[in-house]
Amino acid sequence: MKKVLDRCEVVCINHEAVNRVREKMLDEEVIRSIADIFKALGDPNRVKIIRYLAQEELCVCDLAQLLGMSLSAVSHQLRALRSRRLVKFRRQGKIVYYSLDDAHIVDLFNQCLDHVTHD
Amino acid sequence: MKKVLDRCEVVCINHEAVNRVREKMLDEEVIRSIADIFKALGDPNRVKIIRYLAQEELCVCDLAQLLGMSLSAVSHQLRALRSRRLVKFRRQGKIVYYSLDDAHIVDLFNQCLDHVTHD
DNA sequence: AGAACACTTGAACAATTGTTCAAGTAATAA
DNA sequence: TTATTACTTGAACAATTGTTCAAGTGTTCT
Repeated sequence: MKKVLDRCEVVCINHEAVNRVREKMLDEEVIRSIADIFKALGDPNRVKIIRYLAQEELCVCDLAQLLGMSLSAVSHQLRALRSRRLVKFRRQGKIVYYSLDDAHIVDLFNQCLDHVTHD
Repeated sequence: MKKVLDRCEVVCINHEAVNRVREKMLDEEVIRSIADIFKALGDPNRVKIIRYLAQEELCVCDLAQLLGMSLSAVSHQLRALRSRRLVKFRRQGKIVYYSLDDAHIVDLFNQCLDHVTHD
């Protein structure tokens, strides 16, 4: 009878490396925040919204026209961006104008753009 | 009897603004690539993988240990990162070592980190 | 006050994603 | 050659996401 179990958990791990990199790991909450920002930007329609709003503020109706989406769908996407503090809005009469809440997002966007259009 | 329909499609749109921003929109494919990169980074486990690999190359087993995930789950996530060319691997005997494929990703990561830990 | 406009919201539903499980592959060891 | 190790892969399944639809705000106009 041979020993069974306790295989991979013990055998192949490089403990020094594991302990080394573990020390520099960020807090769980920071990791979640980072993933959350990236996730918010991880949809073509939201990428377009960011790109449009990077140029100038626009109302929901204009965005819907530009994106070829329903008002409702755009509003839902804006809500996602709003809750992550990526966009903000101001109301002027009946019209709601959205704009970027944070200039840093444009930097993040542009850096990704550089990467994609491989420099 | 009043006119019905053709409401929002015609009424509230600011045509000048729409045309202005539309001119500077990127190609559909570029948009998709950008969204795809962000989406790949939009998961806490993959964010951690990037963070770990930014320090040094690691085998799948070490990553599984660090993440508290099964080998299979880690392998699937690495596949997602691999297909986007965010990580690469080399095989040494039975062990497969993963590392970052592109230093730019670390810049993107760090910029997002700066944003999250609000500068 | 009532009607119209420019949205917002919640529920429902399809599509996508992440994990597990079982089976498969490539390399080394016995 | 067979067994073992270190993964990889495909199918299945639950959880999450994005859209639509219907109903609801808040503001202006009449």
